[in-house]
Amino acid sequence: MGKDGVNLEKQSEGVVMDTPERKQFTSPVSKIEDSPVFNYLNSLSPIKTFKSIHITQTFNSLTFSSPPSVFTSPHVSSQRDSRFLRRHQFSDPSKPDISCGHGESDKVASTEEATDIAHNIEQQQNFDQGSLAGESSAEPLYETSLAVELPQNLSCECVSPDCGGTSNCGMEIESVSELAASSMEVIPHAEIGSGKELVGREVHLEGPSNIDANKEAAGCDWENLFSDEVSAVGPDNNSSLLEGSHDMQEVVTDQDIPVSHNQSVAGDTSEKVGNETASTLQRGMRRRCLVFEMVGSRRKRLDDGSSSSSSSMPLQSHENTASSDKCVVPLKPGFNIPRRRLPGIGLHLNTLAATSVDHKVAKHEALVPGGQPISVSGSAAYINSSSIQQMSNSALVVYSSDRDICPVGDGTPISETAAQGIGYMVNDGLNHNSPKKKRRKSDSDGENDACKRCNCKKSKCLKLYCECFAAGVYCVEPCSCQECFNKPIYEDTVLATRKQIESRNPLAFAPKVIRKSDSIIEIGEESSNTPASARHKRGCNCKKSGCLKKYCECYQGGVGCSINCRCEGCKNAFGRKDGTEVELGEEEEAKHENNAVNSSLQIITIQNDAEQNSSFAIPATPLQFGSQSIQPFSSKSKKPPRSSFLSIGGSSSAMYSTGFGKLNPLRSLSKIQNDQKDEMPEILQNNASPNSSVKLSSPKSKRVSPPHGNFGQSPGQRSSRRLILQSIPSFPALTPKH
DNA sequence: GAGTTTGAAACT
DNA sequence: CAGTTTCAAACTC
Repeated sequence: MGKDGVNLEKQSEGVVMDTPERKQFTSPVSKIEDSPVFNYLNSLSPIKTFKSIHITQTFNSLTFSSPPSVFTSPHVSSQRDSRFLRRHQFSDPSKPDISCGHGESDKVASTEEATDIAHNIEQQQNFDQGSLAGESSAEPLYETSLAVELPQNLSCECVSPDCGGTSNCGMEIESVSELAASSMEVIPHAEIGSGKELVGREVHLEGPSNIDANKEAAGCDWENLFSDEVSAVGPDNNSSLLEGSHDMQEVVTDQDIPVSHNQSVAGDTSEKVGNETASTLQRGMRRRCLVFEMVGSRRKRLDDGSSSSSSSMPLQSHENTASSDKCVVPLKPGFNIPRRRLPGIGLHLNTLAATSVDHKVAKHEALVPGGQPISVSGSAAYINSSSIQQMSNSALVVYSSDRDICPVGDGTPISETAAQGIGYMVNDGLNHNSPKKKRRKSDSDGENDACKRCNCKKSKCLKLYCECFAAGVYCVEPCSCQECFNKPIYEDTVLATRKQIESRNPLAFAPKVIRKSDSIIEIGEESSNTPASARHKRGCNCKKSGCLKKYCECYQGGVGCSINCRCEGCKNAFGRKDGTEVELGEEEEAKHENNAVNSSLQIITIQNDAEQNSSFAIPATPLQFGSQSIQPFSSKSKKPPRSSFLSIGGSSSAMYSTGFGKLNPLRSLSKIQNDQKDEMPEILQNNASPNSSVKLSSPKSKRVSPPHGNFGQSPGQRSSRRLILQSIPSFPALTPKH
């Protein structure tokens, strides 16, 4: 396994390293083999040319002129991989699980899928191209998003209970690698034109993913998990590798299928058709996995118990659900989606509301055909498969778009598809759900919130008063806002406003709730108990609500109050400021859990645990994950690490920053790693405020500064944990304009 | 659905 | 930094 992985990595690296060479790769296989690079790779890898050849082929097809950034590539690849995985998995259904049958079964499946997908393909292609094109402009964004996802997936897998064990993890990982492999193969054909970078990226991803996969995969059964393509991924196992490579070639030949997958992926937004849905679902699944991972831990309860975590969503019933489930556990033979959540990763749910909503929404919406709920950020994670897909896509887009977008136009294009898909589409769905109410959240139960809807009248939706804006998402139809400027059309204005706000408070868009890693949690802190040991980044200032109502951000976020809180008479059921825990009745608990769950969505945690994250990405991917490990809170850090958040959630710091700031999540991660200091800075740094580091604390930051911060400050504790604040990229923005 | 309460965000 | 105002969500009726 490891060998293979190594080989792949090396190869991939080589590819990445040498852009020019890539082109060479693109050239016929024979050339590739001959190429110095190839030789070099071969020398490095224990594996023999045979595989490399395959790989190279894939690369060839995939490779493009554009040299993807390292980080990006991984992301991209991841995404695609996921897609592929899904698809394959999905295909699986058509086929029953794929066992080992590699080439043949694959082919068959591919053919079938191809037929199914065929009609979709056009759309997808268009979609992909569009997205790609947009990406090209905004590529960074896209990449970032990808990066995020991947890491999540990776990390999630291990963590999530859903995974059920190693097998799952292995599954996902494998799937990832496979995906990468498959994606590579597939992509080239379909997307070649548009996404050169993608190819390269994918390759990268594969490398890392493969590695991890290899490690973990060893334990897992490839057969179950993967489709033929997976086998192709094979790098893990030597035998598998050989076969895999073989498969790869076949796949390549079959390009159609793979392509279809890709396309299908692209078409997520549009996709709703059964066939497509399936494909999309698969894709969505993966992304979801990525996205949702965050949520995971808590959700368990909510969802099913078993899969719940994995699903993060409530959505079980739907396709989505299925998908989600799949992610967790291969529900159907076909669906093997290995989803995994990374514990730490979540997207972000910046906005609490979103989270809660999403969460519920997902359920409801799942029902809804559209499944749109979702605000870009966190919500996406939950949403239906379809929605999820969209979401995921959108999310990706969004993030990337945000940052990348900044440039605006760029983002848009991408976003358009994505955005539309996500934001708008979602919105539509939302609309269906609740056309207008002011209280989206109120639903408390409500749940519709997948997306957030605001009711702003005076803020023009350009202030943090606006939940949509605060969450980094555009307002959608369901919103009852007046004079809304938080629309794609006003992207520039939105971005400018964001920057202003961020300049004041770098963490403004960061997720409000930050979750510590479980392990660490600890304790010491005030309310260690709080669900997930998450804390509100700034703490609340409640005086009359006793921190028992949603007026309290801590409560709303499902987290306990912390030292940072200035609340009076704190009775937060999730954890009092003083550290005392409150015991709730079952009912209350249920409520709280729900809340927590919702909030959890928002919360993003990164676990240091190398395990979870580590496995993956770490290595290569710059992604946050890497960063994950990073931040230990330093007691110093003025503020508790905030989340940076997430694009899907909007506010996340890091992520978020990436999104808006155009910062790459990766960067942020890297920075974080470097700095380790605080999560916040990262985001901030990235984005907006260079000063950023600065102010982790809120502008006013009364609360922030406390060294200990929520998370644990105790020195000892900290060390173990690292929080990561992922920001949600807020504005997906940049999405399409209406 | 209207009105009130609440606390964050914004402003001074 | 503190105090005040503005704002919109959360909540109540």
